[in-house]
Amino acid sequence: MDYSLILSNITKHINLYKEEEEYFISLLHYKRVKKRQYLLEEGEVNTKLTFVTQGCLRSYAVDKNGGEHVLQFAPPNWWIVDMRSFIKQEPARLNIDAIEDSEVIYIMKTDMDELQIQVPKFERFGRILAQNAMASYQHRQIDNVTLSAIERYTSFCHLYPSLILTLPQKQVASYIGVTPEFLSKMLNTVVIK
Amino acid sequence: MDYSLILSNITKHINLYKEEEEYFISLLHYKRVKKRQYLLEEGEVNTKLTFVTQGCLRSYAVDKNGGEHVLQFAPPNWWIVDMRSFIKQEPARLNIDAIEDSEVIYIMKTDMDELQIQVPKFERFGRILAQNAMASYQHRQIDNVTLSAIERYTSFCHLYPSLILTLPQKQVASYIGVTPEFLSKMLNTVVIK
DNA sequence: CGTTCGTCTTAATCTACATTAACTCTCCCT
DNA sequence: AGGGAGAGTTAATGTAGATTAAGACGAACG
Repeated sequence: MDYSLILSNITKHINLYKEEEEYFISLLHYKRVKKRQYLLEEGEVNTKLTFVTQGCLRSYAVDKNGGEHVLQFAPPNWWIVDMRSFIKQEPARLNIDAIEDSEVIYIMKTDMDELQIQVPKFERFGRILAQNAMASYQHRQIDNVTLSAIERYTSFCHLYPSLILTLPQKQVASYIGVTPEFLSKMLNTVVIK
Repeated sequence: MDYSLILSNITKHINLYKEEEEYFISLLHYKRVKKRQYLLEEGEVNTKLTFVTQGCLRSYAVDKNGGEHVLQFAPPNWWIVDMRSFIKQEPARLNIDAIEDSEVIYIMKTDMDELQIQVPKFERFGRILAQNAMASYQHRQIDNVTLSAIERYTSFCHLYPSLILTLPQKQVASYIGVTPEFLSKMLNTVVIK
């Protein structure tokens, strides 16, 4: 199993001694996820903090008409979680599944709690991770309320420059908050052909 | 100066020794803020993490037509910050001002950084604070994409039950993402008079 | 290797909410 | 006390984006 990606993700923020690193690795689980396979379904409790090493996951919410609304994409080196469900251990409102065949590493909440007690540096890591996530959501919210649909599209292109090439257009539409039909129309009328 | 509110906010999550508490208090600043007075303006760097003890603050973004969009209200016992600006020390996209005459306690980022090094328990506190904030933004986002305007209004009433009584309706409208005119219409047609 | 399923497109129609404008009311400010 | 600004209301008209429907294309699968 290759843990280099997750270790570099963490050691960008904190330095670990060899034994701390080994202890951390002993808590990790590795999993292959097929396209469309769920890692979390609405109503379940989100017990795992998940890190993507291959492929791409997404989290999304479903409205009462069954429409799906993507909150986040997670390409390699990104974390994904329904945070309220994770910290309060209550039913999730989000679904998490794989957009393509993927590989993830996850750690159980109970192990994470223990890890943070045993190795307080992981408190710092968790803080930085959560602060970055909060900053992202704050700015996403700003984009959503201040930008038009086409501006949100270009903002998306800057945020996920690699994904825009590989992601089905309907997933992008779902993220920026329009129908696939409308995104198609925008892209084919705004751009000079 | 009365630090009991901020101390109880913190000791709900971590326990402090007397000297740690004193060190923490030595880093705090107290400030009265008049209605409409800014604590942060777009383009400035957000150097302060602010805690409200009296009154009510709000953070909001401005669109290119000058429209204001409220991201968060902060009644007593709430924290408020432009997180990206705070952690990266880059220009803020948010404005923070007082909706009514208020009193706040704030701590400088540089002091917070030092505090977290000197007293690692504050890493834990910061983590919990950021995780809760992230969870709130995630759920706000879910509400925004899955609920209609009137449903967002009732969701707001549950989130800020005390504020709904004191806040000008136009501030509520700005938070839920509709014009004051439309909120007025909704409230006077949906409810049986 | 044909068929079925998912993706993308185009176009007509529809709707939730915005915009504009005008009027009222209250509550400060001097 | 008078007047001006901000808050709320009502109603006409406007529009960004949804919905519905239909066809074209590619790729996955038996």
